[in-house]
Amino acid sequence: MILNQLPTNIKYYRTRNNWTQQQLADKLSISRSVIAKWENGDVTPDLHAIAKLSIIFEQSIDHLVGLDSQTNDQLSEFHQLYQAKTNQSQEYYNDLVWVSDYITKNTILKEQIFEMQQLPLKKQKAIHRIMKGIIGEAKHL
Amino acid sequence: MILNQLPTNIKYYRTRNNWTQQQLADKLSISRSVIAKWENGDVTPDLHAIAKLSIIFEQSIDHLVGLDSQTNDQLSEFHQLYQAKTNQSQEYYNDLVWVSDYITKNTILKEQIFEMQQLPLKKQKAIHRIMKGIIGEAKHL
DNA sequence: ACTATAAGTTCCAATAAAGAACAACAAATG
DNA sequence: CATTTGTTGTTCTTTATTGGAACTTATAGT
Repeated sequence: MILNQLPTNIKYYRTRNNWTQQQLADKLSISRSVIAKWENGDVTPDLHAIAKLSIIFEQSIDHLVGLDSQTNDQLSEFHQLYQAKTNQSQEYYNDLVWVSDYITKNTILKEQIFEMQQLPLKKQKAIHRIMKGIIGEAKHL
Repeated sequence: MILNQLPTNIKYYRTRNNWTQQQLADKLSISRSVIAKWENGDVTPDLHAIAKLSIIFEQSIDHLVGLDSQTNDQLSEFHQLYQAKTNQSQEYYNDLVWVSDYITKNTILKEQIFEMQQLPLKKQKAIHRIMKGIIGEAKHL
């Protein structure tokens, strides 16, 4: 795995914005010498720093570290599978939105789910079955 | 800057592939306890590890850390709602994230909540009370 | 050549992560 | 049930890596 594109990119996007190391350091609230070490590959920035750089430079993290085309090549081989998983992921976040919406309005339910989560799996499933029955009943009341 | 999506995602994609922590650790050639600490947010994986995860999970780094536009778009709605509803901060936010996560992984529960959502408020509250009783019982079984 | 600005380097303190060993927990087995 | 297995969480120690300050070097403008 080669990540040596990152130092180059940091320097590239910094100079592209006509910023000195000091100016970039100020934006990140760190010392200038660290920037120098990043750009020379002496030190690898941690995830938080990289995320900030991604936002400041308006470039994806994958592009900054030079893994986007590489990963795309690797992923193309598994395109079908990848596609399926992406859809699943999409569904996941759709769920997240409406479930969050509902839960936000139901503090009690949130607490109950919290407690439920801490129960053994067996008990959780039992509760699910019971709930199914209860909700089924409630629908026809 | 919120990067607390990473631990959740690591665990999510690992379990999604039906891998144990040990199996994932083997793929990365590291010790298992590190995986546990990543998933619990005790430790942040360095860039090389994240890049490997990105390839293994076939997900962009930006997505894994929860900083891609897709994730942000989906979550912004949720975030606005959260901002509007409460001024308690991080803790509540985290609650919603993991509760959503939990529900999404439990298809049965998700469907039940979906149905519950469509019931009259009165019936919903009744169900909540019943659930409270059931969960309380289950805890002391 | 001199000065000022910017960038590279060295050293050290502080921080963070990795691994091993142990503990906790639920699931499976008999 | 009791026991064993499999999986995950936690603690402790060692190791390594990073970040910052200060110093050195290089470059540009006068």
